[in-house]
Amino acid sequence: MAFDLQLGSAFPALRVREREVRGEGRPATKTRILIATENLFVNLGYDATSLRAITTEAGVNLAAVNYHFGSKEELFALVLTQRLDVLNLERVRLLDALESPSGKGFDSAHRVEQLIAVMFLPALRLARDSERGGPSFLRFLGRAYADPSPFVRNLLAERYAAQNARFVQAFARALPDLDAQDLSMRLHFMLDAISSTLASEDARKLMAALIASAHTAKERPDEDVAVLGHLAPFLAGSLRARADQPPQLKAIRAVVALL
Amino acid sequence: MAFDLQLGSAFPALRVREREVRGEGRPATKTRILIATENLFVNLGYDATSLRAITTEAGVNLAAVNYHFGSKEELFALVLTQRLDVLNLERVRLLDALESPSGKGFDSAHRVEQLIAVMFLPALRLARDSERGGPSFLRFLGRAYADPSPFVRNLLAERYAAQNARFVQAFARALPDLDAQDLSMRLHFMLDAISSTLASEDARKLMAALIASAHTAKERPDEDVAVLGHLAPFLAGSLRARADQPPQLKAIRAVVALL
DNA sequence: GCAAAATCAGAACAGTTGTTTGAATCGTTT
DNA sequence: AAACGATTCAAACAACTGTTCTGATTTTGC
Repeated sequence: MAFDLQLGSAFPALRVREREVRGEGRPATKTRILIATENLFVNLGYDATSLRAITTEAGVNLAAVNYHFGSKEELFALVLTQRLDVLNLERVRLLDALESPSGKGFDSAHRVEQLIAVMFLPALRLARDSERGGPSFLRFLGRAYADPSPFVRNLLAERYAAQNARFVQAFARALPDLDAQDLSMRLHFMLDAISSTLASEDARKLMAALIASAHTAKERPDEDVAVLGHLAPFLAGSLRARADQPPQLKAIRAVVALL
Repeated sequence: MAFDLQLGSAFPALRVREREVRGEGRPATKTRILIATENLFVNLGYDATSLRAITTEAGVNLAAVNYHFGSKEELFALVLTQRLDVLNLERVRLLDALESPSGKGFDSAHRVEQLIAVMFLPALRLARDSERGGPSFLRFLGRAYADPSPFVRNLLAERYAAQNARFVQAFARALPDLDAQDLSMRLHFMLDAISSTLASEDARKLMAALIASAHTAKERPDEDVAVLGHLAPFLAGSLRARADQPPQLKAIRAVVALL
């Protein structure tokens, strides 16, 4: 698999091994390192994934990482953007389609659910596309957005700032009654929750169980619709909830009085 | 400040320095280490907080941690349980009060909001109690529950398993229509979201801004009620949302069709 | 004030991390 | 077949981690 390079390039430095192009022998070290890095990152995160663990898993020499990628940070930057660029591309493409003037599929009453679907449908699709994502793609996604390392956080924040802003704007239009601060906090909540849930093993098992129960209830429904049918109302409910409603405030004051 | 020990204990090994008890001189090394550990943990988490950083910040010798606490893990176990034990004690006490047969403050229509208030009111109170918590208590809480280190995760999971189970049961009674799996997932969501939000600096600024705006809107309201008035409906909305509603499914299918 | 216990301090330990070196090897081209 | 650049390899590097060992110092109880 060629990554940042085209085959037969005129630049010697960017040429892949002929043997690998012809599909002979084992994959070149560069590829094996990238695969090993992704596998280990999914389970351990950035900090806890050492170069020695990577090179051992890949069956290559320790110095290979620095030789091929320059540094640990450059290696991870490639692995992360590799995956997340295609995800974000799909996301904005789908958002464009939803916002297109042709108005196909527009549903103003459930706009929030649709925006949530736009955010997560591409990820669900990639998880079943073994070429561009694969079964562990959702865990990868969760790890990436939940990783505590400043390097990973800065990379994601800077590289995808524009796309994130577009979604914040879209949600703001769909929820005109919510002031900007409150919306920002709730979206923050939502993304944090999704990320750590995707990253955690037992939470994903729960989601899988939910999908399975949806399958038995209806006859062969679309799997993505089943997942989003659970996820979207849940998240939309939190985004749409009205704050400072008198009866709720009264119930809360009753608890405060207990203390 | 005496931690795991009473003054004048009969056990020589558990005796604090007389000078500190009389308030003379600077705090004993043990105390300074505990304070430094808490400060650094709040900003960096368990893994990234080295013993050298702790002892430098505390102005004590490197070997002091192992001498006084045995190991890094034992030190952090003390720091964590120190704070979280009192929090969880307050929590179950408040839950007992809400569930008491006397029925004071009972509100079946807003039971979910009340349970959320029970979960977070003690934390808000401790954040304003400089003795047992302090201004950075919420950040501490967020860090603790969001920390990726297996040591911290296991410690919290094992030590507070019983209390957590009680809250899950209480939520299950308040939401009888939600099956156990779905409830478990949603609570997982909720806690993950709260934790990472409390831990993140900018998200807490948002919350502070919300409190401030609530102050201007009403006349000197109780600060805790203001926070919970925003938080509880938001979280309750996500817990109560109904999945698989036909009109929402239709809106989602429209998005799937766009792809 | 004395002896014993508790505390502190410096240095070093064994382990890990990411990175670099220089020589050996491989693959391709001429 | 020879030459050349690209790649692999073992080894070592410097910086860091938690921990432990010495001896000196201070504090405490009698």
